[in-house]
Amino acid sequence: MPPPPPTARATSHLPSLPPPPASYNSLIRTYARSSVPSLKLEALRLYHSLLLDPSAPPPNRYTFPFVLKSCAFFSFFSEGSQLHSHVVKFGLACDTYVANSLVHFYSSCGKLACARKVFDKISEKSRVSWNVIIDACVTNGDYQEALALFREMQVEKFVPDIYTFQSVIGACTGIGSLSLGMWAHKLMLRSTDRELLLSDALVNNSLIDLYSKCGSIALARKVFDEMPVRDIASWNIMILGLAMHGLVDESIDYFTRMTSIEKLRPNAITFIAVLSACNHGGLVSEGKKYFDSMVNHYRIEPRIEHYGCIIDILARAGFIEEALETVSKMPCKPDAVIWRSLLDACCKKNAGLELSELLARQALEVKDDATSGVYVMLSRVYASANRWNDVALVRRLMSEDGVKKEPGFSSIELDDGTMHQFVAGDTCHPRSEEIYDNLQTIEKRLELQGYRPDSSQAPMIEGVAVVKGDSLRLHSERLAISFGLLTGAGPGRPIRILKNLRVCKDCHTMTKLVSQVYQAEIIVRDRIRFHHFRDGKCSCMDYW
DNA sequence: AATCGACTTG
Repeated sequence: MPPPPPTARATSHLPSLPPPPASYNSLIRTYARSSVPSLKLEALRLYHSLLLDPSAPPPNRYTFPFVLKSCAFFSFFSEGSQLHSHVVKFGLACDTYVANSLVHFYSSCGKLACARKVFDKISEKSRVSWNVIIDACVTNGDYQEALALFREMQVEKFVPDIYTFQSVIGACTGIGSLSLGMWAHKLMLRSTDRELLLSDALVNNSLIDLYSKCGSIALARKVFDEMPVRDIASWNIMILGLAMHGLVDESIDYFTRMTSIEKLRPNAITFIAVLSACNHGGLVSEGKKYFDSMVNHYRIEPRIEHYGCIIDILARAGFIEEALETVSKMPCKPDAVIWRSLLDACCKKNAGLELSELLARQALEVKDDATSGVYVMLSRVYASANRWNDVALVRRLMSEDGVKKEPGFSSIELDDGTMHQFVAGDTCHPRSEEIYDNLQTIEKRLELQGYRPDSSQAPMIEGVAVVKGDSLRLHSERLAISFGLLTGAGPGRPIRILKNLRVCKDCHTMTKLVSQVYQAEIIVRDRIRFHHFRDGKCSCMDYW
């Protein structure tokens, strides 16, 4: 008879046979370090048996880091908070290792404020203490704070290591600032640990991600070409980056190079990257081909994300029927993302009120944090059907349901490295008056070229409802473009704009014209991809 | 005796 698998053995005999008192810690450590989730869970069970076992020694400073690691992995907030009180009860709150673990635990649970509170109380901070709090800020989206803490860390004379730089680069990526990212890169080049830092795959991977997300795919490529050792993630990030920039053929070339020449085995993420390339390029049959090869050739079980990709490819290309068929055939329950992408496609295709309403209802049933997008899309459906009463109704529903509107913003980075952020209808900028005057001039010049604003696609501006007939000149990226032109953009000096939402159809048309009339290169990063505007054309080929 | 790890579709 074959021996039982290790997991089964571990769970079946452990509760009945308590370990010898002295080996609790080392067992907990082994389980917590394992990559197998069920064993990580076992670490927590063992901790409980330790508490109940009268012959066992009380938990000490070697116990908590590992139990907390398990809690962090599962984001078990209440269990971990209980552990925190045990830490205090056993008098270990001052231990740096234990405190660092608590900071990391709170950050994995999304409790940045708790993490910060613990961090601030650490009397003997170590490099790891700084690393975990900086990472906590980055994973929770507080990029500016991460950089502020990094500066403090340097003032305190701690030497940054690969973890520090990985987080710092991640913060620059989140802000979307190319010049900040280059500053971080330069810091590494000047560091005494230069060789060590620049040979690390993790650091290089975060640099590739940084450069491709900050608009410089050329620099991303350079890092990729020069790094000594590439792992699958390096390829994945590169494939995604190229796809995001609309360099679809090259993106697929990298996949081919990775699998055929380097003989690397693609993983589930690689296929998300390749499918995303197909999606940006509108390559429907290729997308199906890769999905099929993933399942049948590589034997990778498709996850809901993969279904999401293929459904989006189909729907965006106008094959809404086939997309719906895929939804009905997939083995897992569709999530809000899938319903939203179908609804989005219906909006663009004017696929009919009934279907759109049905999809919106489905999308709203699955609660997640992006419901405001559904309301915005639904109001667009009603607007294009000229059902303005229903547009108003949606707006009322939104406020009644207390839906948090995601405020749209556009930020622009100037050559001097300063970032200027605008929201719709913003008048806060010191040069606001000039910006609005210039915008009027721009619109007049464009109208001479035959441009007519088209508000049909946007009954709401970046989460704010507008009255029909209102000018769309308030869209935040228009303010950014106007400001960019004022600061002397021109040939060789592109305007770099970052948006948190997607570009609307009318703004897209307008930006193309601006790039032609003003001979300006405009690079816009929206929620999911880059648009490079030049000579009246966009790199997305109007497919986005 | 130890604490920090990522690339994801819309």
